[in-house]
Amino acid sequence: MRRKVTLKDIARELDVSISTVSKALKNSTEISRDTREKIQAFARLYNYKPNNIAISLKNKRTRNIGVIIPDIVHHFFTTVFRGIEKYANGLGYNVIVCVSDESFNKEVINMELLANGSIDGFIMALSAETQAKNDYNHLKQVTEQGIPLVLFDRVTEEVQCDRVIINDEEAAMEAVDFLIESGKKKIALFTTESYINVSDKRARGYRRALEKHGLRFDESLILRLPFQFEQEDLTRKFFQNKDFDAVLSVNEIFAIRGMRIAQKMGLRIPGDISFIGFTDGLLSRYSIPTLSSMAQHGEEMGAVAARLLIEKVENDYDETDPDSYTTELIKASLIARESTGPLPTRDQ
Amino acid sequence: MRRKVTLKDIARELDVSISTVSKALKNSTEISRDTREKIQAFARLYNYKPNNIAISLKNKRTRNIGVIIPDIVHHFFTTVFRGIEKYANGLGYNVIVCVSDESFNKEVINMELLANGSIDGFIMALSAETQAKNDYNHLKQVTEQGIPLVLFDRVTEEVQCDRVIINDEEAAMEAVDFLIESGKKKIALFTTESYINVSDKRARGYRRALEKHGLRFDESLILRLPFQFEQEDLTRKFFQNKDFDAVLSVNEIFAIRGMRIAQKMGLRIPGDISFIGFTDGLLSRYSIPTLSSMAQHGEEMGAVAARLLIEKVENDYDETDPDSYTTELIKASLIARESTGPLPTRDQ
DNA sequence: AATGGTTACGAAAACGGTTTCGTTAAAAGA
DNA sequence: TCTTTTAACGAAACCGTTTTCGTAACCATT
Repeated sequence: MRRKVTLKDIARELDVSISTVSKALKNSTEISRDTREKIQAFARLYNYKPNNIAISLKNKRTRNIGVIIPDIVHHFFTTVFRGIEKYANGLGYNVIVCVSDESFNKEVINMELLANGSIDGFIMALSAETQAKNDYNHLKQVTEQGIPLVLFDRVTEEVQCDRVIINDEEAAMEAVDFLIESGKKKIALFTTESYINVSDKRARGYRRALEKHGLRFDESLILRLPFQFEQEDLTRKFFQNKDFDAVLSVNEIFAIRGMRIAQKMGLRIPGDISFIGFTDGLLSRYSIPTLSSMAQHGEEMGAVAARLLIEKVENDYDETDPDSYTTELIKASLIARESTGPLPTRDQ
Repeated sequence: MRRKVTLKDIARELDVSISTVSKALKNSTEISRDTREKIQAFARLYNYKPNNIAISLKNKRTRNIGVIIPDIVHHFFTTVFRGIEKYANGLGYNVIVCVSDESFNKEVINMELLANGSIDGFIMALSAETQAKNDYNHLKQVTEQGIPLVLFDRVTEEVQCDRVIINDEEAAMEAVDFLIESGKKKIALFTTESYINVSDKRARGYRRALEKHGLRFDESLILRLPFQFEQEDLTRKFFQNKDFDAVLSVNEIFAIRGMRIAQKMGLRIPGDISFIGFTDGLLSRYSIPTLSSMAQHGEEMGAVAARLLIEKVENDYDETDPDSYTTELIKASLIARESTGPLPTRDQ
């Protein structure tokens, strides 16, 4: 094993001091051209590369960003992550990922671990459990230490930090508008069983859109589904007992599952029933029929989050001043596909 | 901003030396019970947490693992990543992810960056470009420095390291066997246009299975498709001009796209034509009909890779001895769904 | 009284860099 | 010739830990 060569090694070999080597490698004019060239040549020859850890310790800057997300096997988070990684990497930052698995404890543990010098800042989406507990002390601890934090998608107002969110409520309204304009009258909502911030906002948008159009909001047209396990019976019963001609789903999976069951029951999409989902992922693009969807532009979201974070990492700001923090809004956009009616143009 | 408290701070406040504080916090009996308790109480009060970077510098161990994958928005890599992250996190390791984007240069740059002290070892899947170039000097450089490396899925024999692979050839054979046993006679292969190690292995398995059953291998029944852009015409023409009653696809996407086009052309699945894909992802589970698939058990793969890596990181081994390295084989397993015929039991 | 053994702590080196502040010797100015 | 500048380099502090090696004070032996 050829061990890594250090400044000390070079200094010893060339019989100069460590400081001279350091300066020479940074092309300091303080060192004579002769010595500089000799040292640089030697360093190149032995493939000298400065030790990141030592530099981090000295500079108190790691060029690492901590990303904490509830789940990596989830198309939306994955696209956001790609946005973060691309942007950050472009500026020489690396990304450390921790998966909270929707668990409050894991979130806390991972944050505390990383906060002790491993990263320069955090980008995260809150776990479901954290949102349910409504406990943000771990976030506050971090921000109080002066570590910048950017929340995206699943956010809270309780912590002083930057935020990147989607116009969920308006997007849901837009989706319902679209359904109504295409002639649908009774629109159901598929949402999550457990409380999630964004589901809630989308549900509010759903309700507001109905009211705007003078349609009755009917609590019984809301189907609450569990995340992990398919519950076909639940959905099937809903289809059998309720009367509706369109579905807005707060995510992609519920919509796809719904379409499948509807088709099995002989319903035609979009003839008998239309579907619109949130989170425009692979499934929406490849389902049969293809699923109309509110695209959340995850990659853009990630890039914006990374930009906000690095901005804070690299510049001083007044932590106590609320004006130091911004909330950027990403606008979801409707991608109309087969599940809501004939397409004017060919499938995107 | 309440700055982080250091050993030095505590030492100054309590009027003892730094060494005493350090020892007291590790409960060393060298320090009197009195002093120990006083120091520990003080540390707890001020929420002292040791600085990870300083410890890394001292110990020459970061407890960070570098993961380099071609693409994060790809279900298979994502599941592998989850396996890695879970296992590693359980042992107190963090994971730094870099995405090579199938680019040789990015792979090299990211590796070199991380290799300078940021990580204790690498887990990676080679980029397409790297495999095409067949240039593995960046990997060799890393292993020669004594940094352990584990390759998974997209691997090479050119580098001394651990490997985790899938029995691609056998899996493809098994899939073809299954198709033949279900009565199919003329089986087409959908594969990638560009050279990818695993596509190649699967194609070999396809061919061997045909020969084993005494069926003619027909080069013209192989459809080579580009990755990024949908080329409906290409597939459509293939369906029109060729005669076949089953398709084995080296990935999920090609199979799904194929099913879609087949259905549009009025073909019935699996009546007229059966489909089996590789990479059992979301699409396979949710397509209509659901797609039979060779599951690659990504999460297990990730866990095994992490286990191999951490084993090497934490223990000495003889780098020059080929026997130090192992190749673990993950067996793909067939998940039969609707696209290959009626299911004996209900959909998993 | 001289020796040995504990106990409880501190000094200092080390990890691998960066940076400030000397210091020396030669060149330049008076 | 004496003083001042400047060029070229080194010593040492520092980042925050860990760990080895002293060492002072005290007690117990003989």
